[in-house]
Amino acid sequence: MSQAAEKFPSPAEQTRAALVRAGLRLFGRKGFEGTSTREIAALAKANIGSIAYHFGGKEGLHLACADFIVETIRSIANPELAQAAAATGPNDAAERLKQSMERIVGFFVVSPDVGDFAQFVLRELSVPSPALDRLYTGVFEPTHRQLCTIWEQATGEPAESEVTKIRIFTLIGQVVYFRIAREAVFRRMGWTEIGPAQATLIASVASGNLSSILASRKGGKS
Amino acid sequence: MSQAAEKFPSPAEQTRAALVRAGLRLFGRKGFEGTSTREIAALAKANIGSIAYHFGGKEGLHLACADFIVETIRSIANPELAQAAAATGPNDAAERLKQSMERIVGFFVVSPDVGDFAQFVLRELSVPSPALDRLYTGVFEPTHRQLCTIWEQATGEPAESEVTKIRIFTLIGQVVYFRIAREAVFRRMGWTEIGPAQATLIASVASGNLSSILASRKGGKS
DNA sequence: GTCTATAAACAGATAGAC
DNA sequence: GTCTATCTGTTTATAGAC
Repeated sequence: MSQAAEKFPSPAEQTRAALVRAGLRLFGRKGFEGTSTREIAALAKANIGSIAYHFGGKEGLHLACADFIVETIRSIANPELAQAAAATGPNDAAERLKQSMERIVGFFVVSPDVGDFAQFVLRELSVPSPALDRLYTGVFEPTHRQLCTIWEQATGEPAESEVTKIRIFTLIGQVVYFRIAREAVFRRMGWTEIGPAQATLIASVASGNLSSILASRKGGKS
Repeated sequence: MSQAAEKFPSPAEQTRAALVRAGLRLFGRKGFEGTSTREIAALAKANIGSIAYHFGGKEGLHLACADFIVETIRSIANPELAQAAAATGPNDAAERLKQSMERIVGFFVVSPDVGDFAQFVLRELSVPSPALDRLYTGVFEPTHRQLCTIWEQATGEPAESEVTKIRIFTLIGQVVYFRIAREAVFRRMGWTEIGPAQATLIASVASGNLSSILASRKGGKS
């Protein structure tokens, strides 16, 4: 949209950024329809008219939030993607799978403001809107594809086969569920937050599952 | 609330039931705030005033929807709970775990109108409201507890330990994720629905994961 | 660019006829 | 019990002053 440069943000860009961050949080927590533009403007310390001015309306801001997520994740993930491209042995690949799991736990499950991203994405999944298209092609698809590729390197099973794609979904799901069912987890575990300590526990269990699944492929089957 | 008997529904009970089913669907799909009472009344072919009359207002209907889910699941699950109570050998327990997984796939993932239940529950999880309390104590907690118990029978690991509880969450998550990320699954798999054929596939992958995890406990570790 | 005032649509709740 | 009409508040979007 605007200039790519963000060296020193103009006051207008500051307003835009504040509105996006506020929208991200409120849309994620209360849904698109559950959030009023007045709330967003208040949280961003901007006036109500500014959202129509900068984004053309509530929906425009919603899309801008999705784009912000895609760009942020891209800028984080790109370096890692390059590293992952290098083909390696099965053991290295297995290790990279584990690391990916742990990163997903860190990103999706632990609470800080990155949690707003996760919440927003999950809500888009449950109420598909035009914003989901951008999230899917920008984040979901490439991530899933990459994991499928690493899986092939680790097990020899074809990356784009139906079972591999499903397998990767199960691996992601076992971890992401702790964000989704967060409230139920709190009550059942007696936790009041999911901080680093809890994340470590979750990651170790998920990692153990993954090891078991990989192990049965090496020694056991066929 | 009303008479427990439901032998032949009075016209009033029919209206109540229609409102609950409409509320269940719309609250699940569009959220509490995203759903207007006018929509609900229209879908239920009732008039707007009836929801205030029968439930005291929009929130009352929301709670009634949660209660309906709890009662329905109870009536289905109670017979199975009795069966599960009977202690058996590790192999039987492992088999029962697999069956539970498959039942969860059938319930949560496959599309028919039971899907409204799943959608409603998931939405409650992401936007906790008083209705979540009833769902948690009525459905979530007992189910998770039961699975933990079976896990102990299968592996000898204590049911109420921290890792066992987390382990069961990962097992549930890997399956439930197919409902949550349904839209992404569709696109990535090239599916247009999750019917019996797709559910079988998912269940077999999840079941395979479970087998691997159990196997590494029998032969491998410590 | 920012902010205020206002318009037009829509929300949930209610009163009262039937 | 059902249904209609209406009240009161809130929503998004916009027009125009600064």
